[in-house]
Amino acid sequence: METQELKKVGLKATVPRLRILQLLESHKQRHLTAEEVYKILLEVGEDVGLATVYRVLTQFEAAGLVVRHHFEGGLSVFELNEGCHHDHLVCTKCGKIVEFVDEVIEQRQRIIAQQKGFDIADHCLYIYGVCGECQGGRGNE
Amino acid sequence: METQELKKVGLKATVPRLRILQLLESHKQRHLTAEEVYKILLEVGEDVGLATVYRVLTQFEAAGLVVRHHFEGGLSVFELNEGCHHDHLVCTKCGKIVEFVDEVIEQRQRIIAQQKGFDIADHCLYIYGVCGECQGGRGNE
DNA sequence: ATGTATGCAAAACATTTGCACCTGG
DNA sequence: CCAGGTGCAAATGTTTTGCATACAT
Repeated sequence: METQELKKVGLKATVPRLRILQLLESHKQRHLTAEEVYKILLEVGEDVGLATVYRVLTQFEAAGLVVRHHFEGGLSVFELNEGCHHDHLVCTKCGKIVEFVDEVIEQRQRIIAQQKGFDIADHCLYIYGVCGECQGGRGNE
Repeated sequence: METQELKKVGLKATVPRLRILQLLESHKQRHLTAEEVYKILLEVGEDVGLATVYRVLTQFEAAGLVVRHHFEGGLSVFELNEGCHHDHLVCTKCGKIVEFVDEVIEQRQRIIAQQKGFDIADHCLYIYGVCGECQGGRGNE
């Protein structure tokens, strides 16, 4: 039950919070903008405000339930935090996002941060390019 | 002469463009927001509009003279493109930015993209943390 | 001269906030 | 019941655009 997940992080289990959490857990597209979350909820007949979507997503981020990414172009998307860190490949043609983890890169980052005297809090790696499907065919043009 | 650099990329050598290019080339802080560029130019007595700063920086980016980064928090900064790619360590306390290049990471990225069938266009790696100075002392709090 | 670039003000977005009303525990 | 949460509308901050004027070639 999502109610428990919310209480666990100290948030009241209100309707908007439950709906947003459920949406993030079930939607096939893992990366959504606040606007998308809002529209999807409206389509499903939920009476929610855009301001609430932002408030809730921000609270979820603070609570660690969700991770926010600022992709190129200034677009920010939210993604459920499943606990395991990963980086992203973003297709600049069709918008597809592929996740990956590479232990070699992770380790190199730790070494570099140490060399530079930094105490790593977080990091993100975005690789932008054209995915296989878009190379062969026409893409989304 | 910066005039040549501009013409080389197909841009007329106008006063605002020259001033902005010169500023990016000479300012000690390599990463600047549009707002910062604007304010610095005003302080130096240049009569420039914020809209022009945005227009020029966007043109520079399209021309490859400049690289734009979208840091966490939605902040975007511009940096002169010196031709050599590099990644960034960002201190979350004092805002200091340290550049680095790691050939191992670069190579792993190429391998991963290939495995996933992507044709890399670009990539960026941001490591957020606390720099040495901020760990010892108090930082900017 | 003449097409482009500029400055200004207004518009367009994305996100946040104030406030009166509603709701979960 | 009542602190906290919500919807709405208005405020904010950033980036873009329309337009008459100014400039580079």
